[in-house]
Amino acid sequence: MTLATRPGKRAATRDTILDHAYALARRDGLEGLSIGGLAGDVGMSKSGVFAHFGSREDLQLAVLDTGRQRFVTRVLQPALKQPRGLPRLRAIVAHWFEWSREHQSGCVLLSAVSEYDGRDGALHDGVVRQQAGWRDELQKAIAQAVELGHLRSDTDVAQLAFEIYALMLGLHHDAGLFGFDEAGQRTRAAFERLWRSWQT
Amino acid sequence: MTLATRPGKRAATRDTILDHAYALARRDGLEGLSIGGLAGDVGMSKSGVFAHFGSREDLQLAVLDTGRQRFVTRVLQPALKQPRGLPRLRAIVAHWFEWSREHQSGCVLLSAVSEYDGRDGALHDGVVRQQAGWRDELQKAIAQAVELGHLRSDTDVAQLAFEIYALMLGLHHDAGLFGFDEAGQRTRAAFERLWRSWQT
DNA sequence: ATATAGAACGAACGGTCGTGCTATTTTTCC
DNA sequence: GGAAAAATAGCACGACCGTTCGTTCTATAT
Repeated sequence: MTLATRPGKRAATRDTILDHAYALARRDGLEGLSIGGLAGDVGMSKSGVFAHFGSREDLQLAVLDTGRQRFVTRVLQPALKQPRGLPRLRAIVAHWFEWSREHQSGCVLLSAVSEYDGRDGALHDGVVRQQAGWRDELQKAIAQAVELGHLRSDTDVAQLAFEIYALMLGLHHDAGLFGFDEAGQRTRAAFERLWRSWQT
Repeated sequence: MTLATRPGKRAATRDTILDHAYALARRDGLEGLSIGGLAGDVGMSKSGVFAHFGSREDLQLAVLDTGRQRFVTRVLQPALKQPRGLPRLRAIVAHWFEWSREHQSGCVLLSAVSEYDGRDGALHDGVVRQQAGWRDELQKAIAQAVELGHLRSDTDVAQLAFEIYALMLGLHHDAGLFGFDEAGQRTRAAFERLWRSWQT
């Protein structure tokens, strides 16, 4: 029995396509993703690739969700194994840091923000929903650290989440332009100051 | 005699084209900029627009430089009228803040960073040079504030520049996705904490 | 052995892309 | 006012775009 028709083949091929698409979108963004180029990369025909998604927009949405899944798997899930509170929050930042190192040459999630933040449509909505969801997770972890007394009781949860996110944006920005090492050092130093000023 | 027929017409038309191109690039990025679409927006023929630049890449570079000029005019130059040191540094941030408010629906300079940070070529080089130049200006203003005793003498200049930039990235990010008002408040609060911890 | 369904292919569609080349119009200079 | 020069338009090109359609191939079910 060949692989060509066994059950699950469709999903497996789709995953393969999305794997290549994710890699291409890291370089060229979701707007730079073309079905012909993707098909060439995968080694399939344009129409073969197209049939898995039905439209370019649905492909882009699928790639965006692939990015979300990978981020959750690589950053959030491992941190959830740490005890609630500051340990978990610091684990989130640490894994996020690693994610950023691996994605210094391009992150689909972040480039999608700058591609779609000023537009309408399904991709804009998907990006906003995804970013809001991640901000919620971050705030949840911060709130637990406050409740457990790891952070000052007057901590502004949304404010701290904003500042953490800003530092990670700074890391990504500088790493992409000037190299990861120096950017990483600056980000670490900034986080130390940040923890010190909110910790109990 | 209209402006359209005296010598310098070429430069004037070029400026008009760049004005439209800058507006289009704010929405679609430099990669989303097309000569045909731009020509339609300006009310010229494709070839007429094309003749002013010679290639799409040169057009993109010209738009990028238009963005740089406008940023310098709107943010750096007015701040240079303030006295050296903390007043000038805070003026930079204040004008930058205003720039960010006006560009919440899309900033050519920032989207160019995420479009070209992982590629090779003239646009990548231009983006890096431009970002490095702005970081230098920022560090210059910080260093003066340190020399004048407005900031602690042990201030890490590059570190503070990084953190200021990160906050402005956070502002742009949140403003574009969730609205400027809340993002502006958070950014202001973060800057107050930042000044407090480095001020003498 | 035959029928059925799934998956991918290949060709073609109308459009738009960037880029040349050639007119034609407009502007400047004498 | 007429010649020279500059600026713009018009047209065509090959390439690629997303999408549609009919076909082919293969594995399973009957």
